[in-house]
Amino acid sequence: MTKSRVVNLDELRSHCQKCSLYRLCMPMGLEQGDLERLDRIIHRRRPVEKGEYLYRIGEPFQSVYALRAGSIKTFTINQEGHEQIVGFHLPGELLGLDAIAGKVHVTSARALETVSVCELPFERLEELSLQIPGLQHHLLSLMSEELQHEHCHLAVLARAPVESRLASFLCQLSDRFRARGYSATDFNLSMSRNDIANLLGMAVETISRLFSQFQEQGLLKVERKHVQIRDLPALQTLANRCTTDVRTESALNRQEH
Amino acid sequence: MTKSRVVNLDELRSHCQKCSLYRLCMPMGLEQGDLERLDRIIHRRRPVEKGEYLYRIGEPFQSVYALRAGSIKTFTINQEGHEQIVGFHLPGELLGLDAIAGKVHVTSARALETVSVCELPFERLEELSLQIPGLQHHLLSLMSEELQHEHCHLAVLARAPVESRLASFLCQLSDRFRARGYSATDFNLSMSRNDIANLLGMAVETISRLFSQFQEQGLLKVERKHVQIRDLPALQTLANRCTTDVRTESALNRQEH
DNA sequence: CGACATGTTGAAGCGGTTCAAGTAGGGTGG
DNA sequence: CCACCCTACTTGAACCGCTTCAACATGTCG
Repeated sequence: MTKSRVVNLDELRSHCQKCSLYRLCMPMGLEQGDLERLDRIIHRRRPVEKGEYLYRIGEPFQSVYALRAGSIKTFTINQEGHEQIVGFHLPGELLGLDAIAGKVHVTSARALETVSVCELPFERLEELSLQIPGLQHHLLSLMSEELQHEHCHLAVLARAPVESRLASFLCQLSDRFRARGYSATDFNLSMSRNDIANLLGMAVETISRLFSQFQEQGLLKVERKHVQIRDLPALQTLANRCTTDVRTESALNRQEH
Repeated sequence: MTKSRVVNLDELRSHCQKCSLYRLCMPMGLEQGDLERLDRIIHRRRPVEKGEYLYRIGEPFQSVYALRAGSIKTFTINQEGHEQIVGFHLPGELLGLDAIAGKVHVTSARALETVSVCELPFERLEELSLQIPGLQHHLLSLMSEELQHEHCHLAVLARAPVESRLASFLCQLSDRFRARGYSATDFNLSMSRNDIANLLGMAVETISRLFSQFQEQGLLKVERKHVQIRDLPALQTLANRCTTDVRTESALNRQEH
């Protein structure tokens, strides 16, 4: 049957050794044996459909998830029930690390489009990290990178005017796409205007207006979900990012190996 | 000489086994031997005076620091040179973890008052973490907690009106003081109004007005640096924090051992 | 095709900043 | 010890950036 053939193909592609993302999501310089041990603890789950949850706030924390394809938003919920997006996630990123401390998920993760993920049971990952020094360091590095990134996001929310916020968001996306080998100036937004507005702490209408404005200024070409950056340097200047905004820098370095 | 006697007293108190903060900054359930090994890699540095830097953006990352006494602010700097505070730190907290990924400090840490710290050379800490399972888990937990906390801060900056921001800040301080055995309703602010405003993404004038307003409403008594919370529940309601704002919860749990 | 979510654009309103002026501490030097 | 200065803080009034409200356009999915 077609179905099983598809699954088999997936299986083939899915092993860490063959995975085109292993540079992003897993440590460089692991020996073949280590990579196999890592590979063995990983569950490849069925794809998660758009709108479905990978995990929800309050659920017991069992695993972290490596995103293989698609994109995901993670968000918290305040006492009034308002959803606050804390990040969008692209292939090669590890999700759920913020739940280690409390053993309970503190954010929900929802698919923005159909995604495939690798599930890494955290206890086994921790055990493995004791045996593979590079792995422990990699986990710590990933969390450290996330912290850095949140600092920058925080700086944007605290001070930046709306133009800078959106510019900053677009530049960052651009960087992240480039780091993954995609075009840095031509991409599709998998998230809604509403989600962007939410992440950046502004009203949807403002996002809409800014897209129009940026287009008039010749910075972008926007058509629905599709964005083409026409003047990246100008956009970067507008962004006025914090000097160390480099979620992607280390990813880029990693790719150069 | 008096001086050397003081130093000796400090020495006595400073070992992890005797340190009143070890529950906050270090993992529970370490065996005596493990604790001693940990203790051996720690440098107790001379006190850092108010206004001095513990580390600065761009400096090579060598160590993380456990705060023993006093308080510290950490901040990033954007391209325009504007300082954005990302957090205030109290005794028992570990600083510098956000520099692991890039091997360079991405925030600066500046003393708000005279502080004493333990310096933990990170490479040695990592080695030790491979040998002491509880330590690896503890490091991951600490970073995870930090991530959680930043999510909540982010949610505050993205949406909350100014009253909620300040209320949220005060409630959080209150929690953290309680977790350390201090009064949850009666404390001194070691940071300036300016710093609070900066952290919360608002103008100093607004902070000032809110303190007056809260006082009129009978929520607080404020006199310069000293704050007395008179109606904590009301303040908590105002805060409308994200449902999982629990930097201190795990600390509290840890203390119950 | 209709119904509903998503996105766009315009106009009014307001929350919070900015500007301005004044007060109060805390430290320094005479 | 007091006069001085400088920084931190407070309070008032004007302004403005962004939100909110409203109406409409466009896609999308059953």
